[in-house]
Amino acid sequence: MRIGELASQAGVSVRSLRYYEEQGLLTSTRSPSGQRHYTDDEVERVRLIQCLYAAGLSSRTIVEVLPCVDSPSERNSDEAFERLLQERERISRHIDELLQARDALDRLIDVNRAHRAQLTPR
Amino acid sequence: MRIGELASQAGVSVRSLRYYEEQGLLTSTRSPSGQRHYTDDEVERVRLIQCLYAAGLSSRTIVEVLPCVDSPSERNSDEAFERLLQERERISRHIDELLQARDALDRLIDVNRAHRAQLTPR
DNA sequence: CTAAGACCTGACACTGACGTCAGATGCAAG
DNA sequence: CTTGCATCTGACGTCAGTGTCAGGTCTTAG
Repeated sequence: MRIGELASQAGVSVRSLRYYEEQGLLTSTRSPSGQRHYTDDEVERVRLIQCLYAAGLSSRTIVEVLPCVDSPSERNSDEAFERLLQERERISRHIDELLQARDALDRLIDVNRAHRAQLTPR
Repeated sequence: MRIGELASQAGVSVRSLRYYEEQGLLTSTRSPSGQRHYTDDEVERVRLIQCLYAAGLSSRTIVEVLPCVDSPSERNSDEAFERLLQERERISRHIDELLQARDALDRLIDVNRAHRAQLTPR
């Protein structure tokens, strides 16, 4: 499949896919004329990448953990595995932050609702 | 209290405080010589702002919801209140994303642990 | 064959919350 | 008074993922 097809299947822009390749997150085979071709598997890979981006990992960090995706059996992915654990913790901390923020907003919402109830009693 | 004191108490940089003021998130009284002075309350306000930033709100968005913090009884904060609800939802969705990403990492971690156990049986 | 649309590389633009530097002024202690 | 640190304004730098444009090539339907 060509890049436009992959983009639409994975729900990202063509620009992003080229960027991922540039960053070493994605590889492609090239047709004689230089066009990128992908296998169906790449759709899932792109989705995973998107998921990690959404979780706040940078390209650099994703590159670092990819060995755990591509060759989990390699002994040389110790660093990658360590990184994986770190990122898991970071995400957990981030979730806690978001929960705190949501609580703060909930308190604000309650206070405001109370005031509103007073203003328009009916 | 002056800006350096507020910065250290709230755990942010002086630069950030000036930026918050520039964005309309924070106000200060000025001494005759032009130096900013703050009340103790501002510490909490800055912490709230930080919390909202951490939750992914932009300066612009924080400005929009601030009426709910400063004058929850004003009827004219309808837009602000609406925004507050929107952001709460956005945060909830973001939490879901992070949970999904964490699950994905957990699966990766499991797979890698399994491989590792095989490689070094002892 | 030809026109339209997909694709290529390369490059610049953008956004936003700061860091950082420069040059000037304020202020408290010795 | 002076030394040194805090503060002031203004401005430019940064980073990262992506949008977008330009100018050219490829592919495919008619």
